[in-house]
Amino acid sequence: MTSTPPRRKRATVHDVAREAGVSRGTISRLLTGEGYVSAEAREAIEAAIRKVGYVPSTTARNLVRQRTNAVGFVVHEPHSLFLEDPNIGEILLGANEALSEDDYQMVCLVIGSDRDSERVARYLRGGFVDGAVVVSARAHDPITAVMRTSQLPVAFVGHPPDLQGQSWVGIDNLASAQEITARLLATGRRRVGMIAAALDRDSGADRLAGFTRALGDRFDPALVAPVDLYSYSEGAAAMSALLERAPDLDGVFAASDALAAGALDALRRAGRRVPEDVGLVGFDDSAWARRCTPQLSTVVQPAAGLGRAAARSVLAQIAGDQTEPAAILLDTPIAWRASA
Amino acid sequence: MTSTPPRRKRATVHDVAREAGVSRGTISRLLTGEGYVSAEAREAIEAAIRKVGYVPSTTARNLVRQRTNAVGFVVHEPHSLFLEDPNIGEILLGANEALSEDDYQMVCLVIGSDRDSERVARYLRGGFVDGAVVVSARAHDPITAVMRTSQLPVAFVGHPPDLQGQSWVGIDNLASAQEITARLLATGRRRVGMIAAALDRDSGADRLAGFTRALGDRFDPALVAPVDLYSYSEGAAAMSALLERAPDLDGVFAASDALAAGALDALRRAGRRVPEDVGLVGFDDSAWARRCTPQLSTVVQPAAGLGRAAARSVLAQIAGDQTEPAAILLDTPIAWRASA
DNA sequence: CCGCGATGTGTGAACGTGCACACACTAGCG
DNA sequence: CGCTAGTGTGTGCACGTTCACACATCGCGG
Repeated sequence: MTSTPPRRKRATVHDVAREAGVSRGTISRLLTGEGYVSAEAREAIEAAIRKVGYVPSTTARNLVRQRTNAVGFVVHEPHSLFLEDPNIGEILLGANEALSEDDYQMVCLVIGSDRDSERVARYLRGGFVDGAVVVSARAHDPITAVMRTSQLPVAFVGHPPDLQGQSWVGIDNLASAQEITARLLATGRRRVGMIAAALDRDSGADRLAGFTRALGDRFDPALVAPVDLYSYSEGAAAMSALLERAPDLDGVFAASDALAAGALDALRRAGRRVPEDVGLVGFDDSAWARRCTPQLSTVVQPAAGLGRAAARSVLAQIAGDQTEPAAILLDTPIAWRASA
Repeated sequence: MTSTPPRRKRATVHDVAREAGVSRGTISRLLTGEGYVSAEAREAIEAAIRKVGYVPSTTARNLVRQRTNAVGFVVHEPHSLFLEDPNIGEILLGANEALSEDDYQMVCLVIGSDRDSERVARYLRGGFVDGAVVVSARAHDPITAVMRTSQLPVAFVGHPPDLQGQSWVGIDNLASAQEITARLLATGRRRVGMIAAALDRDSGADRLAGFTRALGDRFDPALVAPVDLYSYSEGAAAMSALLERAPDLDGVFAASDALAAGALDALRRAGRRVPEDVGLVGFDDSAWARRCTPQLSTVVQPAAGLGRAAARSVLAQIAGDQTEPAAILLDTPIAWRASA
């Protein structure tokens, strides 16, 4: 109905050229920092830019340069997990830091629904970004396929099972889960259970595998409580269920700190003391770990480091320095505190 | 040194035209859904698109259309607050939902440093987005000035003091702080303190003002502990300080749930029972509120609603439906639980 | 037979940049 | 004087779309 609003037209390089009495080329050379611009031309141009309020059009520049100096940060999360998982924020900040150093703009794209998924795919393939960091992709995620066919430089944080020839950054979930379980056993616990989550992702499945391997003969499948999300409430519910099945439980490995915090609450409600009656260990070393009373013993996940490493990999691919897909594993120290 | 990597050139509309034996115009009409395309032309074009793997260039489209169908979501937060504040995640998802409904892409821009600030300003002014939602801007934030001079449709969540003629969405911090303080007093508390935060923003200052007004004659400035951030650890520290100054304290209003959670921990450590010895109320109704034991009585901040309202305002400005700057206040019910 | 609206198609001109190239001037050197 | 290298400047074209316009065909009524 209504015609386009009569917004003021923006100043272009032509306006500046007319105002400063030079040609477009000279302005372009000044702005792109190529040199070969006389002092007087420089001053005239700078004055003209201020006068007409000129700002270069990112869009036009992107079109002719065939690159945007922007990298996408794709978050694909169901509502609740995005809010509960403190790692994502850390990963994001780490990636932003690395991109910022190379003067790249990070654009964070959130996928909440299938509709979002399509739109984001269109954007990514439409030359909107020079590359992308993808976090928490699931098995058979449409985005994974899009990234493969589009040939866009990409690095995944974590690796969905259907990754082919694409770079990823992660931690050794299996080894670190095995290690912390072993340390829990070394405190003398005899009946140790696990709250496992997100078994459709590598992180979840590998943590369970590490737990199983550490227990060896002593592994009892009845002591594993699988849940969907790494959330506080699921942790509390799983812990209650576990206590009902095995009242003699004296140790628990929770697949994330949020789960452990929920479990801690359920244990307290059930009258169990931590660590006296039950030893509890978590995973991530997120804010949860220090916030709990007692503070959690946990595997330190270098979240910011993961973001940085993923971003650097994408930048290297863009620059052409990294041509082969790489898998990067970061170290995971263990923070041994009071909960076990 | 190295020349540009020999990346495969992307297919353009010309390639499709040649392949399908039609002209560019017909393809454009099909893709933009204008109609006036015969059935046979449509089929030929669709087949050709699949064959050559054509994806429209967002950049070129944006240039000629003078719009991007994207809205920026600008987060300006120091490291720690961004991670601690659960509201931002909710606001983001609410905004994304509203934008998604109108087929707009949300691009989230994170400002972590001054360098980021400049780069983001360049992007916003460079025609990269059609509008922006800005959260948690501070007093004299450079972004506020950029938004003013650039004439870009914008809506702030919360209102920094130097807002001029720009739309914003928020809650009545003063009235709701006054209301919950009054309810706390109605439970019979006589010595009520407050943990105040972020007094350089409207939210922080207004919550303190509401508290003061509710107390009237009984207000004692010694019972106010001001801190910088809405964080758990600052809440714990402030609570300890407050108890030292006034051991006879029997009620506390914390300016956020995160602060309240920290305060709760400090109270427990000091041997005070909640709510028996001390009544505690918070603000936000974030995940913290239900997670604490006992659960917090608090002011419900409609975070997702704020995001949605801000996004809708920006969309209305883009469409030209909203020409005057508007201030939108959302309702804040009170959730009365167990902590007071 | 002309005019008219509806449907379908092709063509040229933008959009606002960057880049390659041509050109002008100066200084230095044989 | 001519040749070269260095510096500074202007011009045409390309980037990949969309949009306005011109044009063609058809059916139909006056």
